[in-house]
Amino acid sequence: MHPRYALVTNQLKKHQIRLSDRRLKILECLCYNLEHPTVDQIYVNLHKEIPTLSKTTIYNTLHTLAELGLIRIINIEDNKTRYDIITESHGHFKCQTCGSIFNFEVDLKFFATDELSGFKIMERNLYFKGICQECLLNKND
Amino acid sequence: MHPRYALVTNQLKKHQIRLSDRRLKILECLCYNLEHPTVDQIYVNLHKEIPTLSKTTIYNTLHTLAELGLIRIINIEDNKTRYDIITESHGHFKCQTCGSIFNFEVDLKFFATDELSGFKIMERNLYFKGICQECLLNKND
DNA sequence: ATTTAAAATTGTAATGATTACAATTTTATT
DNA sequence: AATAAAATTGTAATCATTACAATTTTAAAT
Ligand SMILES: [Mn+2]
Ligand SMILES: [Mn+2]
Ligand SMILES: [Zn+2]
Ligand SMILES: [Zn+2]
Repeated sequence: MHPRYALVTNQLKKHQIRLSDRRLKILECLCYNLEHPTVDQIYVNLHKEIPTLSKTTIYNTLHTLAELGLIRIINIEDNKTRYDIITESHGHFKCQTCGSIFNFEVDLKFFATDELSGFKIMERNLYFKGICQECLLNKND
Repeated sequence: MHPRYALVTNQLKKHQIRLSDRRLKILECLCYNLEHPTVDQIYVNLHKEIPTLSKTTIYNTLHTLAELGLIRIINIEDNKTRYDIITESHGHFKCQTCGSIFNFEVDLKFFATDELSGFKIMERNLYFKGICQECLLNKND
């Protein structure tokens, strides 16, 4: 069993949220698709296995998980939201050529600045955009 | 005349983009509304003065400015895009209570990490969310 | 085992920001 | 004045997300 799966299901139990079939499948999808899937990508992924799955259920489940801080919402794109099972501090790089979103290590947990003294910081996101290594190499051929 | 207005109009001239009435008014709006306005907010702001202004024109103008790197696109929210006339490196804090978006100083220009070596970084954004000082004070009364 | 109420899921319709696009107007050039 | 290119407008289309009522599933109570 995936370690994050265990972690999240424990938290759900603790908050008395049922470990329904749908929720567990959506969670599994997030654990094994680390490419920051959209709702639609999750839907397509699960559709073969669960043809009756509704997109509304995916939205509901993701909202539930996000409210408990068990997943992270990624607004690096303007049109659609992406979801990340990794909640520990890290940065994101979006390639504007191939669309991939890469993780990179960066610890923002203790970032502080005078200008925000007196503010309660609850979420920190670092987003980069550009062209990934592979796409740069493909350009010169 | 606002210094950023001068700067941007010069750049537009340089790129042979006409300094039309609409474009200049939208630009002026961005210079004096530093609250990271949405398309709708710009529209409402200018509607009294220019009742015939079309939202499409606002979208077109903002796209033009963004393509030239003269304004910055802010995707801190999931549903709507915000625009920022300040293109120099700085971070954003969104208050989840009052909705305001604050700037804070942070220089990401020279941020580097091994994981992104070989990547071409073209945009860097640091977004925080939480509760602003004023909203925190209002809570305890 | 039945009954019952709460929770979860589904499907459809509504919302709302953004885009596409054709028609019209404005601007610069000849 | 004629012409072509650029800019603007308004409407319709797109598409992700949300609202919501109907249905199904689950857990607890009898
Ligand atoms: Mn990530
Ligand atoms: Mn700003
Ligand atoms: Zn790429
Ligand atoms: Zn506030």
